[in-house]
Amino acid sequence: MPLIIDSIEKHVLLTPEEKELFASKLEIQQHKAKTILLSPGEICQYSYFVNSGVLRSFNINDNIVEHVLQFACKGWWIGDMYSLISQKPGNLFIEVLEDAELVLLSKENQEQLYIEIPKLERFFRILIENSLVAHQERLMDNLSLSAEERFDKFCKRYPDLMQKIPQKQIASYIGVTPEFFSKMKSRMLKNKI
Amino acid sequence: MPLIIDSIEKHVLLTPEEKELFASKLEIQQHKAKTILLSPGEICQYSYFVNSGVLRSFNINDNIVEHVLQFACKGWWIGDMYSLISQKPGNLFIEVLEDAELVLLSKENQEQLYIEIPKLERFFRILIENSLVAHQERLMDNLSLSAEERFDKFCKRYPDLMQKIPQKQIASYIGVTPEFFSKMKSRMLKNKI
DNA sequence: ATACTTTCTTAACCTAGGTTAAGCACAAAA
DNA sequence: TTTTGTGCTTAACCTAGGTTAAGAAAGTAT
Repeated sequence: MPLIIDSIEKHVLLTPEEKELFASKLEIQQHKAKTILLSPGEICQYSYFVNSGVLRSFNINDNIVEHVLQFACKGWWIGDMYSLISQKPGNLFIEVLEDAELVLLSKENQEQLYIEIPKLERFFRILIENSLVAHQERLMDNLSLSAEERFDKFCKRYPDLMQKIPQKQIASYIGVTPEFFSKMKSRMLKNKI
Repeated sequence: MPLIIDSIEKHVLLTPEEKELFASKLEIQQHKAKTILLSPGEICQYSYFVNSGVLRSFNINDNIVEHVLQFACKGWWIGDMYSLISQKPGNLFIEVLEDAELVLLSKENQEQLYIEIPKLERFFRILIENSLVAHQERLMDNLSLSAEERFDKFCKRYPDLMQKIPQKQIASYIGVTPEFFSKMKSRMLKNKI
């Protein structure tokens, strides 16, 4: 599994033995689109690394409306962080949007690797730092930008996702209804011509 | 400085020598309310731990409106995470809201401590994990809850802050204007009587 | 005490985005 | 091939929250 190793070695270098030890703790799974890997109420046991395909995490509020927390494509990690670290029932769904090959790292193996290969604790610290910064930026964007501006940023940040996923998912990610998204999109097109 | 040590030892235990080494890397500062510790365009050099007082981080968008990213009271850390890890110019103000005593840990000292006391890298990993979870929850709340519901959650999560800071700051944190916040508050009062 | 600044409130009016509902265009089953 | 979904669009109407403006209240500095 070269992709996951490469992605780690962008931040910390591993010896061949460490790579082997690390690899021995991983599990690979193939999943079809529409598979639900995790549902609210369940305890998240794994960090999921995406070898191929696309996943999303989302929740559903009282009004039966979905809100996307995160998309994950090739090379990204996904999970229910709250449930994973607290080992309490989570609030998120994790769903496969496009047929996917995943690398699973269980909570226990991850904790053990922190001890056996401290460099991996550093790697995950850096990974989480970056994730935090991205979430902070998105939070501020939701407070201060219009739906149109958020959509523009989304297009720039995830240009490939536009093709891969239904646009109602993007609407949900930027925080508007599919109906409004459609209206907005056609308005933006008109204004650009 | 027992508070910062105690807060670390909730997650990892330090030997007396480690505590001393750690303490030797810290700097203590007193600051008056209204002091701006960091402005957009500057590179954030420190993680700030609050011994007493209250701080906030916020940005200002084109329309000259402020948005609060975070409050920090006694026992909390604050900084411009983006700028701190990238060492590029940041986007945030960090301001003292109530006279404060701060413990400063410089970026370089923090990096060095990760090497000298790996347990501290673990501590900060855990700290950042918790912060990420909190930001994820706030993001989802902003997508799915009404202003009134967000205010309720804020009151429960930060009951002490209500007394300490001007309510326009709370309005900014939950993502509404001070005028609307005032209207909403009196409406909520009426409905509860 | 007085003046000056900042915060809070209220009210009239406005708008970005939500809701409901209907029709259309696909794709997947059957 | 019909049916049954699932997603997209459009349009009429609605509402949470924003804007502008002005006065009251409460700090803060002189």
